[in-house]
Amino acid sequence: MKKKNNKTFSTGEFAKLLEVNKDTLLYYDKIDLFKPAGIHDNGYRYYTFEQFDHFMAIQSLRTVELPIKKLKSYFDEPNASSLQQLAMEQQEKVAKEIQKLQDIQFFLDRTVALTKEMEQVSYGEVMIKQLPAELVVHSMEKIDWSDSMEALYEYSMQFIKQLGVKGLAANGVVYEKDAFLHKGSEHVTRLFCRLDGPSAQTKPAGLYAIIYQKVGYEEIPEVLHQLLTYLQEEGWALDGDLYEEYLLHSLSAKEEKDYTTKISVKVKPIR
Amino acid sequence: MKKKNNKTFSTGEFAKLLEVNKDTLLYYDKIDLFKPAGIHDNGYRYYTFEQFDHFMAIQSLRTVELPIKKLKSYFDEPNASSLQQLAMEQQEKVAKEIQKLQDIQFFLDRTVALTKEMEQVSYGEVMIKQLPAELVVHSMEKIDWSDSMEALYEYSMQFIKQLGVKGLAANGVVYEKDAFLHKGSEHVTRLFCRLDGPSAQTKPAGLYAIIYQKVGYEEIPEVLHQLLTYLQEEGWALDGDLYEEYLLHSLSAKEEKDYTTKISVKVKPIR
DNA sequence: GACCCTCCCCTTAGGGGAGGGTC
DNA sequence: GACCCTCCCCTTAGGGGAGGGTC
Repeated sequence: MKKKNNKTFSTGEFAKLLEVNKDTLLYYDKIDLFKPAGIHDNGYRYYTFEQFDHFMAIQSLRTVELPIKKLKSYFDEPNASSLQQLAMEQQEKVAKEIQKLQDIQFFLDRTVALTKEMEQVSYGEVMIKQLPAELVVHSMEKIDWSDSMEALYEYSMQFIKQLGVKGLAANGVVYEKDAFLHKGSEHVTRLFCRLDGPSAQTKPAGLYAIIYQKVGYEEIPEVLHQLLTYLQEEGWALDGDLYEEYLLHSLSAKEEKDYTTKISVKVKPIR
Repeated sequence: MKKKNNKTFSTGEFAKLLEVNKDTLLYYDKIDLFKPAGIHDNGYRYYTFEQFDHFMAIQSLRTVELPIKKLKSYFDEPNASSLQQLAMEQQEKVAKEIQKLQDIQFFLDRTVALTKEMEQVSYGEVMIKQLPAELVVHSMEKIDWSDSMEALYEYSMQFIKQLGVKGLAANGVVYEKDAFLHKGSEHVTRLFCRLDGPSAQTKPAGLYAIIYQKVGYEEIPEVLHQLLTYLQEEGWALDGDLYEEYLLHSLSAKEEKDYTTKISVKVKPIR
């Protein structure tokens, strides 16, 4: 590529050549990032061909989302090794950003899946269904229902925050099977979330009894009771922990009574 | 999870429970996104447990980078199908954003690789080296050197812009072998960029003669000449097109004379 | 002394006028 | 009439004081 040419450009002309908005040139002038080659007596700026490459360099690094302040100090003394450092720092930032967006995408995917699931639900009806295995994360500590409200809320905040964005969509509580059969619904529960990850465990594939219902939290025990009665009558025994999952509760409804709750438990026929 | 409790929280207390900055609550109040349950006679805001879920819902959707304006209209009437639509729109945006960041990452990776390459270079020395195959994109039209400067600049702008972010790092011009041998360096050149993509072609693996030099554009022909003389003297013949690559030119140096140019061409011994 | 309140200013990277002169 | 100039206001989502009242 050749150079040398004494043609000068007005702000508008140069902006057109560079395919940028004129305002960008004015702004870069103002903040001293990229100034015109000179100013005519009438106050008009002029730019030259020699400035083309420099502007392109600035634009390249802007495209890569380097902040203007960094560019200003970098272009005081541009060289390969500073550039390398700049690029490596940016690599890290971008990598983190991509990770964050992928977690967001996970949440969005799940949200869409759950809203689709909710579209096809018959509320209040027990279904027996084959479900695939799934990964779930359980909270470490059991929930102590005698704790104060504040402590309970804080505990669930803690659990969800630690899972990050991905944990926001599908979570609820698990009742451990044995404890549940012996002591009733109030005891030995943990929080859980449908999620992969280092601490995840497998919820096995198999036949599950499932019921969906729109009720406030107070009435969930009745739904549990309905499910258990049905299972007894139809000759099914519990074969695993009981999952009480809150489907986009406050995300998809204003009032508690409209929250959709899904209860599911692995079952086997009593023979 | 249970509810019902008449405890109220001051702004600071509620912020602590939610693990957010107090300013956020003040701001959400001001913009009518999330308001306190009430205000005491002394002007102090108070919040209640019942508001916890709603705030968490807002926070979840904020985490997912939905803009506040969308949340305001969504929470006027939250329901599964609007939520689904919101989520699907956001999925698209996020997917695009991820794609963009991956392109940026490509540029950054290449920038780091090139700066590393530049660290180890001996300028002005011809090397014969085995190189792996690589994908390159050539410009469609040949460069017409009789065009005006403006047209030439615009043409290269066009080529690079069309490649997107990824095209910003490694590009230059190719001289087609046959035309080069017959007509000299000024003719039948195209722009090229090291890049995969739909229109990419393979630059074959093999033995290449390579020379790096820091010179202004005007002096590049001399470097070419130096390379060709060397090849003649040492008994090598050209075996492919000649690549003149501009290594981070205006990105890594202020003055044209400090730009690093790399010339490489596939060669074979004359036997 | 710790906490709450209401202004008010600040941040990024430009985009979009208004009002007035210049080619 | 098209183009250039210099103010000046606007956008997002809060963060950070200052100055003054309240528990």
